Amino acid sequence: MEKLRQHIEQITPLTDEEFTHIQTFFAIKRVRKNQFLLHEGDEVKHEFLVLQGVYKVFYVDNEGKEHIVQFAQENWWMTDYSGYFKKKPANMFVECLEDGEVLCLTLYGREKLSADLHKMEHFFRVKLTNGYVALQERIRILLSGNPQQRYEEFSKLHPDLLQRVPKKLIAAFLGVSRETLSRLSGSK
Amino acid sequence: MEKLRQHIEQITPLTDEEFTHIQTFFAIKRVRKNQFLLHEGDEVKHEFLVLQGVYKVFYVDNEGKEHIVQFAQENWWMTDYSGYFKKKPANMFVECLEDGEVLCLTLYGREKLSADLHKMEHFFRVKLTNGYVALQERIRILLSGNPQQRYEEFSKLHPDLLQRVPKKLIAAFLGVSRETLSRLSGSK
DNA sequence: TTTATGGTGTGATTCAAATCACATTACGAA
DNA sequence: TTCGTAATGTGATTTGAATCACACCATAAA
Repeated sequence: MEKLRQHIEQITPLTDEEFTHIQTFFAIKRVRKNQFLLHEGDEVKHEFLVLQGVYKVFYVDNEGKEHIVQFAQENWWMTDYSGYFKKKPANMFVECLEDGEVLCLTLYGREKLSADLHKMEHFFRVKLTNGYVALQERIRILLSGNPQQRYEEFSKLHPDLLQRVPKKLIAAFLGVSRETLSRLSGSK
Repeated sequence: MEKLRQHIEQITPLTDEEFTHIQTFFAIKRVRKNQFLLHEGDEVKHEFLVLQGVYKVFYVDNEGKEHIVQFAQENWWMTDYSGYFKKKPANMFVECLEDGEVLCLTLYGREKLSADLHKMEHFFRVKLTNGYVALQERIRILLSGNPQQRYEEFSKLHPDLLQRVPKKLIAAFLGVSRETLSRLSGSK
């Protein structure tokens, strides 16, 4: 839980009492490679804060193709946010790619924390702000970039993920076929 | 300004004193068709809340093609959020497509309001939450949808915009060529 | 060690959508 | 009204990336 405190205090300082209170809303969970934290159709009970490991958030389209909406690693938050916030069944899967652990937070917990502590509402707002900007950036790349540019942007932004996850998953994240991606990275 | 109050009170009730305070951070601005609220390279001074009219937020790629990141109409917020939040020069343009008016809010104002009033921090968090989910949804469509599906999703989500903005702009929003879109809507 | 399974490169072929090139229509300004 | 400009439809052609099909190489399990 010390990691949680550090994570929050990057945004806002906390007193010991505050943190003690906050803590009670988080449950720790060990996860192993290939384990699913969420299945399509499930109720989306939690949002996850990654303490360790790598994960993918993805869905399967009607042709059976897998598309990755988000990767997550240490200190990233993840879930099927549409399902989580709207209390609808998941359209997505969350799967572990590398053994690790996560903290689980319910929507109730999130809202309660935000209501109880202005600081926490601030924390979540800042996180969302950053997330929003990142998504808008991603849309930009999807709209105008050819596979080459997409790959370069990704490499620049997440050189670490490039090492940690197989290329075929990166392809599924970039919206490019495995083969095309393979030919690209060669030409670089 | 009454519209602003209603807009905020859809999320959280306000006392008169609170609203009086809030109000001081917003400046109203009339805008005419073809007028730019933001140019690429500008400092991104404001975020805008649309009171009336339609607007597009777009950028121009290195081949000179225009890509629309966001449309906005009544009660939507818009700006180049990356530039706004990171205090970097704009990568985007904001242009008016239909006469109207907007409220302008500086980043300072936004942060001040959030710090002063827990309610306002809440308001912004809720807005960001919805925006985040919408962007994630858009990414989903961009990743898996063919032009047909993209168009259908858009029609379902924004039938009003379909009437209000020219097709070629919708094409630029969907990441599809004008011609392809034209052939599609015919086949429907 | 062998065997299987998943990741990856690379050629050949196909195909969907972009591009190019017009014609047509709608609309606002002079 | 007439002119000019923007929006739109539609054919012909090109092209970039997907798909198909395979070989090769890891790593992990038997």
